[in-house]
Amino acid sequence: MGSLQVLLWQRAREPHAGRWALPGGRLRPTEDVETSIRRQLAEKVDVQQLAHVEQLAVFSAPDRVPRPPRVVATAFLGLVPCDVDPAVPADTAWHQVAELPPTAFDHGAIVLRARNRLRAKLSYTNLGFALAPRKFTVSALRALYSAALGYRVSATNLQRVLSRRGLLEPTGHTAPSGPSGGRPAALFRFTGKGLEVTDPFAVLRPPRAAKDDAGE
Amino acid sequence: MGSLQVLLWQRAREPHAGRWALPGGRLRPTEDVETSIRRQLAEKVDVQQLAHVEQLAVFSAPDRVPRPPRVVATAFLGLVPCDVDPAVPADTAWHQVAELPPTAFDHGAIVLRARNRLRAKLSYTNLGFALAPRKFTVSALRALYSAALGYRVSATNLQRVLSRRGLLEPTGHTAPSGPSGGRPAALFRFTGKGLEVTDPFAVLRPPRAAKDDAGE
DNA sequence: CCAAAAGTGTTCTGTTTACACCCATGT
DNA sequence: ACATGGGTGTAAACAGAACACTTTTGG
Repeated sequence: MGSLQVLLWQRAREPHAGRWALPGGRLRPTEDVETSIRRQLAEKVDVQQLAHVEQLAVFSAPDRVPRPPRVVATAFLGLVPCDVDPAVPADTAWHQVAELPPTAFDHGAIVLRARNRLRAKLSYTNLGFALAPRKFTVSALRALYSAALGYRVSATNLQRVLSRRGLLEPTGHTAPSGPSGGRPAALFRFTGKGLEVTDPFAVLRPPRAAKDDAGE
Repeated sequence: MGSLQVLLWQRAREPHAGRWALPGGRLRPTEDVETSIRRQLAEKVDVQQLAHVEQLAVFSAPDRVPRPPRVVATAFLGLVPCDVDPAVPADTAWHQVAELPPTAFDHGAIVLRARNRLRAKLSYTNLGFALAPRKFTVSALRALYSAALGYRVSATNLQRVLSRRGLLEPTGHTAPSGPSGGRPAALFRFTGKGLEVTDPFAVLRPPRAAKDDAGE
């Protein structure tokens, strides 16, 4: 079913005319980089409800853009719940991350990095909240995680793990069952809306826990 | 004993004259940001053997530097083995991360971020190799990890965890015992010299492992 | 009453911590 | 001998994966 997608914009002008590029633009004198990317997404592609934004890395190879002026880019990972569908312009479209069209500059590598970051954080943080709708069934959530991670995730254990960590909460409501019958699924929601690290240290934990501010 | 330290340089000129700042400088047209920071460290403070370098984040608040021109900085975490002692200039010195002097700009926040990143990566990667000398005893390694993490680490379990993961290797030699006796300690070394993620996913692993390139 | 989808109980396994105990050396 | 640090053995706690089983719906 679902697959991991990325919003790309088709370049009209050289260099790399016709290729697909990540949305973005110039940093203004009065804004920081995060404010800037949020502005560009809102203005240019109508993406207003970003559920999560984080810096990925700086891409700065001198020849990453084929001709002067030299451009240094700060790449971001931005996530939008799977049920929002912004009114994107004609030259902008969602693409499967697994089958990218020819990309401009180093944007293919950036998308790869973003995918890897997303995959890693899904497993040790509550980042799922940024991909899921407000209310969802466990099997819908399983589909999301499977698409993002690239392999089948067990609904049983997904629910168990997220519940134990206190990330998932039943709403009390249920979704109607499908045309072929089946038990109606309970609707859940994420308890938090901000990024939290839920599995901070795999090993070498402090002797008798005392949750330091292991931030980020 | 040991403590986590950071190399700072005392500013001579305004703005923020007298305060301590992270080493760094302008990006040149023909270099990328990592090349640039390596050059600056080698040229300005004689740090030539960086065991590990990685991007931290971009700091870009418009007013982070009090007067024009506006400066956007890419911050790095750079690690040096604890036994190297570069010939730093007179206005440059190591400072305890736990007791920073007044810092210039947002450099205090940057150091904090760096410390948190280091702490996290010590636990799920082999990053210890960047802090340790070529050969070391387990108790020396324990001291390093304790200093970096900020809490006592058990030598017993440290050795066990790192060994099981195949990161630690006995050299066959031993260190002489101290003045008050005690069994001589075996000398170990790290098997790898590049960053490896050793505990990639705490949960939601692929059904029957097949180590994807979960890079970074 | 059967199929389909959801949800729960239970077992198994691996990893990490905690802690007791044994080893080698100097005085 | 004994104190001092180094190293190993072992048990207990915990978390996650796997899978069988029960529950609730539609035809």
